[in-house]
Formats: sequence, C-alpha cells, structure tokens
Amino acid sequence: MSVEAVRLGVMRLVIARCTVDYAGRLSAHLPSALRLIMVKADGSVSIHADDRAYKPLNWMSPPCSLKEEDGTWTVVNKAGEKLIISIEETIHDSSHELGVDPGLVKDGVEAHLQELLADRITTLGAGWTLVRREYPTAIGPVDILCRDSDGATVAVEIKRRGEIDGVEQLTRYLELLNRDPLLAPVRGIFAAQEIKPQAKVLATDRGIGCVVLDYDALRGVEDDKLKLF
Amino acid sequence: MSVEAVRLGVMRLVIARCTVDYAGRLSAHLPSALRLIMVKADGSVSIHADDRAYKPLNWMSPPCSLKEEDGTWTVVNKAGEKLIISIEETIHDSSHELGVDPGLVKDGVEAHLQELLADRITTLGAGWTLVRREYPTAIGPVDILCRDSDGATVAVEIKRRGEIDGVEQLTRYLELLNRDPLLAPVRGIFAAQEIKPQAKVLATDRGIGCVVLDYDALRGVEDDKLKLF
DNA sequence: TGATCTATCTCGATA
DNA sequence: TATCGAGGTAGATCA
Repeated sequence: MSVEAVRLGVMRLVIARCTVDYAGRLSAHLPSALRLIMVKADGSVSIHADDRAYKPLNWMSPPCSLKEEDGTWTVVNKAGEKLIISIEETIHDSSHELGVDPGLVKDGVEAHLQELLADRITTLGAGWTLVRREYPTAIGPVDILCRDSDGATVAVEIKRRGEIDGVEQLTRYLELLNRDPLLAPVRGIFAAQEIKPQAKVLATDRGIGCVVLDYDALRGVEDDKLKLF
Repeated sequence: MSVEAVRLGVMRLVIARCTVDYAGRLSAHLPSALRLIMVKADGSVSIHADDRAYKPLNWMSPPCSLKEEDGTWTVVNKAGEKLIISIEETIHDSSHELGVDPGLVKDGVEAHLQELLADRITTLGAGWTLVRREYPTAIGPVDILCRDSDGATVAVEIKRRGEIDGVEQLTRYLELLNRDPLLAPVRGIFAAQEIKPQAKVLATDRGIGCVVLDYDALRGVEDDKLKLF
C-alpha cells in the first residue's frame, strides 16, 4: 500500500505535549500541555484534553490539508483558516485502519413527529382533517395545514422543543396565510414535545394554541393502528 | 496508585469492533464496525468513526458513570440516558495520563464586538453618544442604547452573524422601549459582522437599520486610539 | 436548578 | 454555491 493511501486511510492517534494556535473565524491559543491529537482518514484534525466528550479544544474540519515539518504541523482549509500545532514531546503515536462507518440510525426527531401527527391529526381534535404536510408558502413550508371540525383552516408548527422563535415563525406564516381569501381566517397551533414558558406566554398572547406532544403516545397509537391490519 | 485513581485520572483509547445503542433524548443505533472509543478522565465517553473532526458518532457527556462487564460497556447519566457499547474485538487499548489542561484563550466574540462598538459609537454616525451598554429592560438587556446627533434614542442589537431571530429580538425591545415616554421614539440598528439576506429584508421592512461591522477595522481604530496615549 | 444565549457551533437539505 | 434550520446541539452565564 502506498504512503498516500496509508495517509488517507487511517486514523492516527498522537499523545504529545504541544501548543496550538488557531487563526480563522477567531484567534485562539492553547498553552503547552499534554493532549491527544487525532488525525482522521478524511484529513480532519482535532485536539482533545482529558475532559468533555463532545467538543475538541481545537479542530479543523474537512476538507483540509496537513503539512508536517520539524514538529510543527500546519493544517489549512480552503477558507484560509489555519491550525498550527507545535509538538514538543511525543508520548504515543499509533495508526489504525478503521474502514468506512456504516453510520447512525436515529429515531425521534422533528420530521418523525410531523409524520406521526399528520397521520393522527385527530389528536388535535375530533373531526379534524389534514389538508397537507409541508404546505408551501412564499416564506417557506408550513409544517401541517389542516381543518378543524367546523372546516376552519389551522396552521400547525411542530418543534421538538418549543421556543420563542418557533412562535415567531408561526406568526409570520399566519400573517401570510390570512392574506389568502381562500384560506382565511387561519388560526395557529404550536405543537412540541416541550414548550418553554416564554414561548407559551407569547403564543397565548397572540391567540395561538399550544399542544404538548407525547411522542411515545403518538407512536403507540400508530402501533395500535398497525396491529389492526 | 489505586485502580480508582487510574480510572479517574487517565484518557483511555480503545480501537474496537463494536455496536452501540443510545437511548435517551432519542434512540440511535450503530451497526458493527471498527471505531475509536475514548474514555476521558472526567468519565465521559465518545465514539468516533474515521471522519469528521468535531462531532462524535455517539457520546455521553459528564457527569456519567461507566460499567464494564463481559465486553458490554454501559454508560449512564443522571437523566437516565444510556449508552450501551458491545465490544466484539479489541484492536488497541492504551491509557495516558494527561493532567489538567490550561485551557483555551479566545479573541473575537460577540462580547468583544459590543465593547469595541460601545467605545467607538461614532462608527454609527458623527455626533452619536453612548447612553449605556446592556441597557436593562423587563425582557432582557439591550446590547447598546445610544443617541444620534439629534438626540433621538437608538437601540442597537449586536450579533456576530445577523439572522432573523436577532431582528425579532430587537423588534421586541423596540416595542417595549417605545412605551417609555422618556425614551420614545426609539429606532433600531441591527449590527453584525455578517447579515443574512432574510434578516436584512425583515429589518428593512420594519424600519430597522442594518450595519455590517468590520471587526479588524474596529479593533484597528482602537489600536490607533491606544497608540495616541 | 432552570432559563437564556453563544458557538471556530456542525451537519444536512435545498434552491 | 449560499442559505436555512435542526441538533441527543454542548457549554457558559445569570437569575
């Protein structure tokens, strides 16, 4: 296997005493200390201290290129951001071929909530009917457009966590939809797994209804429904 | 050194073929593959594939506890979130004592922008004067309150990147401030290093002025000023 | 402890 | 390519 292939195909783990400077969207400096330097197969570089699971102390996202010279590593990307690592002492240096990761399978995000609620629109009220999901408007799609038991139009904004900007977003949709004589009057429902107090106050103040969604209950209803067939 | 001290004091790097399941705020599953498992001194655990510098495939933030049993690692936190790692084959396993990191020194964030602009408020217009930074209101502090050359009150909202929710925020401040007869009429300025088109459209539509800040120029002015003394 | 806000946010979808 | 929105956002700050 060529050197190039090796450089592109492995994860390299270096434990070293180093200083690091980042110059890009901001300037940042790390004083000398022992850290983990991780170079991945895609060329990305990250520097970890011995705490925090998620965020590296410093990093450079791919695509970027690494030049190694006399214990000074220079990582640059297309935008001209620069990460300079000065290695003072290397404690450990190993490389490992991992191959391509099959990737993550997720469940329980907003898109799924939208599907579930659209399929079970009567959760919002008996006799309610779905007009459509992702109802298009000039300023973006409304999550769900439906009609209540009286045939009045209702716009539903769905969030996993309901905060103030979600209410603002729905307010803009309602303003726009209410200009359409075929739809008006349109009222709003703000639906989320969790609604922050400030968001609830603002929504209520604007005549927007709030609904807290129970993901497991919605899914349970779905499962029950599936069992019937 | 006791076993407990070792477990608490080192970073452990394991390269292993594993499957991972996370159950918590959502459910997620990683099929079998070779990955890096990193256990840090604070007890946090992260799982990395051989790409992307910043974000792990899966993780558990501290504080959390790890139980190791028959190749099954179970990481739980106080909220009841769970990360289950099933190790099938271990390729590498090393531990390294790093010590406490001295931490990152940063420059160029929003707080600094606010200081700079407050110190150089005439950047917004000749004859403008600062009333105060972090002007308190019932719904939170206004970044900068100042007066233009005619003595009219101006509220300034500062962001590094100006997006639509920043305009909404300033709008709420203006609505409130304009109820105060000692201040009214108050107009708004939306100031940011970069203003997104949608934010600019919304601001303009609401009679809010937009100013793009040049961080280096602001700092340069400061530096020049400092040189005079 | 809870609420709010920033971030070198990252990352993906989309126009 | 630029923009927009979601995220197991995480992490910090302040009440």
